Amino acid sequence: MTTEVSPGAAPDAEDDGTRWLDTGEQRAWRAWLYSTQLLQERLERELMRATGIPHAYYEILVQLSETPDRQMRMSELADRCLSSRSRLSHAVSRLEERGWVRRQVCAEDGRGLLAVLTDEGFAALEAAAPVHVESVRTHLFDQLSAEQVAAMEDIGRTLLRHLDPD
Amino acid sequence: MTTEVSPGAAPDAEDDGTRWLDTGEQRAWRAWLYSTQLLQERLERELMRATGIPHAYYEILVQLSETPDRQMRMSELADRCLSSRSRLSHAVSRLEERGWVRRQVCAEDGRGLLAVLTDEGFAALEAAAPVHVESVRTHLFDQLSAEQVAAMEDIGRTLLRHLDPD
DNA sequence: GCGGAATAGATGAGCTCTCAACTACGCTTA
DNA sequence: TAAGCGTAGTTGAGAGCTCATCTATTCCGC
Repeated sequence: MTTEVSPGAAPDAEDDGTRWLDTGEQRAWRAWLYSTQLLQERLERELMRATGIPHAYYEILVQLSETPDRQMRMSELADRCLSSRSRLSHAVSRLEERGWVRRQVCAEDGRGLLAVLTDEGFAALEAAAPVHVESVRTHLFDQLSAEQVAAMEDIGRTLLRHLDPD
Repeated sequence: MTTEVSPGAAPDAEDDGTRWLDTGEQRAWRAWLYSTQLLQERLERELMRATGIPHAYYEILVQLSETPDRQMRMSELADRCLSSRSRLSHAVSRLEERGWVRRQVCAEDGRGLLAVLTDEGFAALEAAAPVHVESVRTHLFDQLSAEQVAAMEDIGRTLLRHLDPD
């Protein structure tokens, strides 16, 4: 009867200025919240168990691999990974320990560093990619119709324009 | 040119049995991945900064508040929060320290415990709810058309049937 | 050139989550 | 009623993330 977001017996009636969610909105919100949460956890766990690579680290390797010379400035890498500078810095330290990435001083900017994907790192990515793609296909694309996939992209793009206007 | 999931120059051509994503699927996947990631982080940060409550803890309070007597078995609470037993156990310990939840032995089952929402916990939820609802509305519902909301619910339900068949 | 603001990145503490044990109780069967 | 198994929940170690802080370098205006 009550809702995720409005505790109490009939709080929607209280005119406190809050734009509460109506029943339909709540259904939609919960479906979205739970499905994204479960999907992300599922993908994370499958990738982790099969390869020992957390998805956030996988994303770093992917971004570096897509660059012509497999290297990128730390701050640009952070942006592309939707990561904070701090998070990326910690993550690259771990990846360095694995021998998959190394830091290289940047010629143009004395403050800057380049994250460079090593051959070992590329090999690790090559080994992990099929596992992850299969997970995405199994749990996402195999479940949705073409129309649903199109709608998903449309919704995602719409939200991105608001959340990350570049 | 290359993709998130298939490293290298033209790996899709390699017939290694992997059902790689085509360009359109990749666009859709990235839009979904990035938008969900950004939205979740945004909601988490806004709730955390305004109230000091992580979203996972908020969800626990919500589930307890929606129950008639504001209490629930630990394991059922874990299921409803899409949480592992371990995660819930740790979280409830923290919530106990805040005085928002207490554990009570279960009469019917000597192994079981009830998590009980205290008045302080309910008050904390009441204070937090408007903040969180406003975030959800601002960053989600205000951005989407009615058709997009309907599609979002449809996609979410479809994925849930697969990921969490209950 | 020089001083102050902005930028690049690192660092450490604190927190949450995961994973793998581990304890304790209930249920079933012989 | 005792053995064995499944279930409920906890615990601790290890890992990643956030936030605030810190250092080093560059940029900009005078």
